Amino acid sequence: MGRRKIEMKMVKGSSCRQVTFSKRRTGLFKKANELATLCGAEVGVVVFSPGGKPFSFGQPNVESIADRFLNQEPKTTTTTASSSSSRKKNNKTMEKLNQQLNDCVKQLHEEKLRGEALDKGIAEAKGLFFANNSTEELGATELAKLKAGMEELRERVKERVGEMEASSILLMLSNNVVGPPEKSS
Amino acid sequence: MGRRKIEMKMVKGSSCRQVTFSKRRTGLFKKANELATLCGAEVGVVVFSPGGKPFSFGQPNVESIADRFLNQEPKTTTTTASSSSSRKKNNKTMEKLNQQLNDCVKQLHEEKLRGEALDKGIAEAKGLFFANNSTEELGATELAKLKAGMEELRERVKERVGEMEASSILLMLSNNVVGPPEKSS
DNA sequence: AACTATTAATAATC
DNA sequence: TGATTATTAATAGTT
Repeated sequence: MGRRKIEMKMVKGSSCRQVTFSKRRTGLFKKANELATLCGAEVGVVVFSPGGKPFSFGQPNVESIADRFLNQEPKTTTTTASSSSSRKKNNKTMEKLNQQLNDCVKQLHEEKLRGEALDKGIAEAKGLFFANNSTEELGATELAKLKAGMEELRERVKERVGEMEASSILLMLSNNVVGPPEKSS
Repeated sequence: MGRRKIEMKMVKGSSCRQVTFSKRRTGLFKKANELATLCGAEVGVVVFSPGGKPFSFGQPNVESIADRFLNQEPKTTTTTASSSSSRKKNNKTMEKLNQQLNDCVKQLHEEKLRGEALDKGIAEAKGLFFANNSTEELGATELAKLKAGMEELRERVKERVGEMEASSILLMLSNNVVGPPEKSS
């Protein structure tokens, strides 16, 4: 959500990285606060900067959250029917497993969506490319258009570099080749 | 950032609140992950739902972050997993959960590999395509080669229709255009 | 540090 | 319940 889409890789340049860190840390804490406020949840966030400096946000306070999480003592019984004292730890483990499973399923779904998007883009590009079945009939005019198209293409795509570019490339290439019909042969 | 601006007050209606909690918890964890990735920071987030259910995100893991924050010192503790004999039913459930988790992790890994392969192919194709910086110098000879290349391309690719085609297309196209250097203008 | 052009998150809706 | 869409909010690059 900025002037450009950025890759999810370590930001190069410690200066830029520091700026990004500050901005995003602020944003993260704001989100945490909103979650706590809107939903009445207890939220704790701890961040260590690349330099090792600690930052924290907590509702009501980080220590209690962290402590509660680490000690894993269920003080508020939830919808679990009955529990003996020796099973609390077990239940906790199961909760964690469930949580991990949920997270994994969610991630898997997202990955599948991403893969499908890539497939779709590629398929679309292929379709456009091969929709032009008149390769054999390409005359000098069409070739000239293709040349111009490639030049324009390079300029345009230099600006934005994203995952879907391959399809854009083929799309534009196709458009330029098929393009406005002119007489050939 | 939705259809409307919302007040920063506790959401009324436990149902709506639950939905908001889920969505925003997901969003918060995503932001935390991005901060960690982009800035190389260590981030730990713990959320207790209004119902008391714990959720957590950690890079590299919540425990170490929380522990480090509380103790303000690096500390390595070994967790002992002990088992008593009166938990067979629970164990079975846990086994199932574990199995599901393993399957999911495996699938996720495969999906990620697939996505990465697609990314790689597209990136490679882009690189090859734009490595040809001499578009402006394309002469009649090169254009003829391009034409021939496209024809050959169509023939070849008609046989094999796979995911990696887009990159092949661009690769071959690039090769045919750049090809063996001949004199031009 | 403040400012936009854009992207990303998400409230309401389907 | 999960997917989609219209809008708002976060923020990347700029000044």
